[in-house]
Amino acid sequence: MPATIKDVARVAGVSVATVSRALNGADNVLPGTKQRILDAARELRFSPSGAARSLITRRTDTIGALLPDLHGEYFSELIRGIDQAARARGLHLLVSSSHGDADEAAAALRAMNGRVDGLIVMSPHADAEFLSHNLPGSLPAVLLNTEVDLPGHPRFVVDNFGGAHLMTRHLAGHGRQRIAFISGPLGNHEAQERLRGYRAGLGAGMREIVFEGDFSEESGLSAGRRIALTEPRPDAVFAANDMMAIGCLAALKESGLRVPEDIALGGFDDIPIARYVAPALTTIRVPIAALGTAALDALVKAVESPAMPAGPTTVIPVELVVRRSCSADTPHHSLPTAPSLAH
Amino acid sequence: MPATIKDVARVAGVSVATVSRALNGADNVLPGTKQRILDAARELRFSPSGAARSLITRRTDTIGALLPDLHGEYFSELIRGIDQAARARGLHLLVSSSHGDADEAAAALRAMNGRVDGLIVMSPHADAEFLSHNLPGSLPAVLLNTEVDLPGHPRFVVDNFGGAHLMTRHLAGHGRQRIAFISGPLGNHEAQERLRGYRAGLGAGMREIVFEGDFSEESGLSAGRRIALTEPRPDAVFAANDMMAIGCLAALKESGLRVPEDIALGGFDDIPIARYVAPALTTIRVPIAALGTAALDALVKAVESPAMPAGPTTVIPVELVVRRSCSADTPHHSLPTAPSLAH
DNA sequence: TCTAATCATGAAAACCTTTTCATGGCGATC
DNA sequence: GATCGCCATGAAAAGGTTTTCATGATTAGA
Repeated sequence: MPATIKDVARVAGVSVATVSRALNGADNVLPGTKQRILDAARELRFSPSGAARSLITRRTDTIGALLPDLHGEYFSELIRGIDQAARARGLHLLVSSSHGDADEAAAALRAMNGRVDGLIVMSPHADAEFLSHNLPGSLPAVLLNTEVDLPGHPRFVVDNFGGAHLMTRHLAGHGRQRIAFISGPLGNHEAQERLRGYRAGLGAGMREIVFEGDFSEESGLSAGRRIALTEPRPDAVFAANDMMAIGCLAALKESGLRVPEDIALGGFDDIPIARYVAPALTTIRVPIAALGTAALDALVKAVESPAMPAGPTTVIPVELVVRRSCSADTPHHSLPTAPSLAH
Repeated sequence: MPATIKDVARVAGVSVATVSRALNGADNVLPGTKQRILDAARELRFSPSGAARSLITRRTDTIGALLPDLHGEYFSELIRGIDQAARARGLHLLVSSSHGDADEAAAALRAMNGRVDGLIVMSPHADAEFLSHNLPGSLPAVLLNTEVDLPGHPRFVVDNFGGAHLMTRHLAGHGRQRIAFISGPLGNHEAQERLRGYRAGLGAGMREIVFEGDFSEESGLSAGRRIALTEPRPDAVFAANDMMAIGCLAALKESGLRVPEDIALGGFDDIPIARYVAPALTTIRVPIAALGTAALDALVKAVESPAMPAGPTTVIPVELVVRRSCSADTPHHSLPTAPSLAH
């Protein structure tokens, strides 16, 4: 049983109202009284109940983040960006992961009500119906990489199509003829966009070669093994994210193939690890942390002025980062080694 | 202004008590009434205020985690472990990072009061005085890798000394004579323990060569550059964590040194990235995610039975994982390539 | 010296939910 | 047909804080 404000009032010999004033820095309390209250509070190790406080205040100083997962470099970066912006504003972070389960995501969403001032939602299940049914009414929310644009909510989407298109064109532009693609889970909107970008980037006369993955390293490994056995063997692989590219890389090495000499490799996301694998991974850079920061900033704005008009969609641009896994000593061409900006 | 339970009661034509009962699955409400209430609730998009609910219930179904940082593979793994165990129990996660600032950590700690049922604290500043002053009284808490053992609180510590000792002995045991050490920030208790283990592991007649780092990749890079210029040049480097080892690796390569032929390299933590760098990193494996899971399990136990007697300290064992960065083709010996278990 | 104004403080309402206790209606039992 | 008991429901309290409004005292002004 922690001390309450009543205990402090009793010990200091004043009313709870005065205690509240003193502790919240109001200026209309006598210095002597204030000191007595501060002493009593410290002695009792009093700290106000967040629940009671936010019940009356209608502010929690907390924002909620619903993410598909908390695991891995991608989400680590995203959380980092969100946390950074939140800390700068003195906000707390209530995180929740849905792990692909729509019911769980719905439950998490409702549980957030009354515990957060606003919501950042990034969910592969976030179709219009799901969102409008489960988003607690009138709670400010920012949407991340969702398929739909819900009126009234700011939304940020990564240029998945543009990035995938860029990578595919890059590979094709350097002589790769048979470009395989390891896709993400097909129910996922981002995965679909990247697949679409790949298809659009293929040159005339090039056939699409698609292996389905699920964004995990293991699925990249398994796809890589199948690719190594495919006849005629692809001369390039474009994985829909870096984790799968890394898994694929391990499979290719395992098969004795040289990257990039025998087969080029491209990824997507530019997670921190990408530059450390051997050979370093050519990929599409997504400013993940910046995305988190931007989302939180937009959310705070929405919380502070609920009169925010429409929720405009911001497209986050991406760029091609050329590293060794598909450049340098390709059999056909030479490529610049410096990161080339694009888009 | 979200709908409250009163609105639902009005629409359904019953009292708030009945609404509460119906929504919480009590069995003593007529099926017809219940249906009317459920309909009204859905129509109004009602979800109960977490603040009000936990005020009366004295339960928040949330646990708080105070970590030094949210960034990087180490904490990502830790959070993953915590999240996994929390989800299994239907608990939410309120995370907070102190970023090395003790005042901020204290503020975060007090802000948790009334918003969480328990606390997982991992803080480099967590000395006895700090903890006993800032831990909200009577809030169950689990301590992670803290220097002190606070009575009544379960505590988990990684065997930092043992791991560092093991690695140093491993390097020395394979003929390395001049083993340099890149330390963590010296105010950090874990860093101190690893340093102590390194010293204890040095063979007779070996001199310690210590470079101070701060657990960041950059500090590893800078230390690596200095190491490459040191005369006589060390023939092994043991970095106090993997991120610094990776930074150091980049510096060594930059200087034209071959790893492990010219200089062996060892890390600590076994973060996921460690196996992907080239050469793959020999390191001390810390079961990070398991640590998070264990901490949460212990916390839940403490929350459920506050009568928990003393807070025993659990030491998390570590193991040596031998990979290419210090094995295989050393000039002096040959080593097994399979991970060897130890401890 | 008396009135007006300022200001520190206290009493009480409000926030939203759960839960205890009271009430009234109904069916069952004799 | 009357009494007892059960059960669905409602009224109200409780939980800890902030904030509004009232009150009393003290100080300044005339």
